[in-house]
Amino acid sequence: MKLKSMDISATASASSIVFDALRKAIIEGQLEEGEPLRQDEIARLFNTSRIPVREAISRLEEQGLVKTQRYKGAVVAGLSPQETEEIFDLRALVEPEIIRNAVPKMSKEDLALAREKCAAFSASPDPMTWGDLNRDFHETLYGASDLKFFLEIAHNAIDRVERQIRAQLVMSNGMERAGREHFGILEACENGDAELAAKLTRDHIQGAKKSLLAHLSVE
Amino acid sequence: MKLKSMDISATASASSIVFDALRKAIIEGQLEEGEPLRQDEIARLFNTSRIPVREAISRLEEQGLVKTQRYKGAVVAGLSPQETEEIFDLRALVEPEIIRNAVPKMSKEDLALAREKCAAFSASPDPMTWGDLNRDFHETLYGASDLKFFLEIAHNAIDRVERQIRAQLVMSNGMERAGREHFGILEACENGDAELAAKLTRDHIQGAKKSLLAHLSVE
DNA sequence: ATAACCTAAATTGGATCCAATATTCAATAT
DNA sequence: ATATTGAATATTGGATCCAATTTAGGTTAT
Repeated sequence: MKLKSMDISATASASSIVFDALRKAIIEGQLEEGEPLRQDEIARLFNTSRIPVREAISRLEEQGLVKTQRYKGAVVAGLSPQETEEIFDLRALVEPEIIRNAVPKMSKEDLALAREKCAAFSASPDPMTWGDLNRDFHETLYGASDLKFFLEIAHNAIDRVERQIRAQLVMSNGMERAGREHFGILEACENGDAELAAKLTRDHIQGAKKSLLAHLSVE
Repeated sequence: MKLKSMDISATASASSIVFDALRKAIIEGQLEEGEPLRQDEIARLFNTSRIPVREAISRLEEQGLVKTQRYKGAVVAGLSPQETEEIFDLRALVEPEIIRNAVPKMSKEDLALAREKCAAFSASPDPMTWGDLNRDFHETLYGASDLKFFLEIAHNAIDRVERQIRAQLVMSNGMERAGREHFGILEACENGDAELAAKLTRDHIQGAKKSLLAHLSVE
């Protein structure tokens, strides 16, 4: 029997659709920090009842993307400069390990794809797309790694500071420097130099942290 | 006005009570890996409806403690030896940083408490309590750190392998060695030697990983 | 006997309803 | 005018009900 098959049991539940949509809206900054999430309103938007919305919010809270208070509801979580710094330190610890693990596993195709993404990032004139393209590049490199828990942690950490990363890219020379650093990391990967790739990844993250914190402190 | 006050809005919801209880039952091994979580049954046990149970399960899934399939329900998550190894590697990366950060912040009281916990662990004759006492000791040391996200990650990582840690303690000379290593870590903390405490913590975790994996592979 | 099939029970996902709490705002007292 | 009270409204937490799907048992055909 020839039939393109799919796993029907994996079809999305209402709660997972709402979860994905809210997560995206939060990390992209469409929902601002501190903004309340009204169950009723969200349920209407997705044409469901509040039940799946509540499950989605529970999961978002467990991810640290919203904070809830009993009978008061959920608001989009924000980060103090100290908390932001800590998240970046966590990234600087975990992501180099992912790259180190991934480099020896990268295929020609992986590297070609990464080069494409790297170029697309540097070439994009539209600030609205920078955040996505940046993340896209990193995920492509990380994808070859089989460290699923490390990846889980990194993804969550990035989610929590995605808004700041986007802010950092549009400010001063953030975009230019990121492009340069991405290229360096990519080159190290192409040369199979896992150590260097890891080091450059750490520098990349620490550099972003520094410039972001400097920017936060003057405001 | 003199009145001992408490934050009533922080009182526990049904869903958080169920969440805590299920989490505890899972990490302590009262619920075995692969065992299904029946919403109805759990709801009856806690004398509530299935709604809070479902929110609790959603949160547990986000924590990686259960796996759910649509219309099939949730089962307690298990770990392959590779996954177990990865979690221990993650711990070996994160927890030394926590200790390093905590050592300079430890008060005399913190250290006295840690010494108590350390002694209690080594002295306990009852294998049922070893897991709790072990965790208790580590949490006491980590508590002085203000790295909340690192702590979040570490707690979750420990949750996921808590059952294995307990198994490791009761096997061969696990308890004896853990006690010895705990004492070494504590001493480094008392001497204010953050580097050494971090190194010993890493060794402690890597050692537990090795002996655990060796044990897993012979079965 | 075994496999395909069909029905009944069990289970989960979601909708609707009610209760508990928070918020808003007008009315009142100072 | 300002602060306090209290009722009306809005919002969340939870219970109950219905729909969709899976699972278990029994029946039939081969």
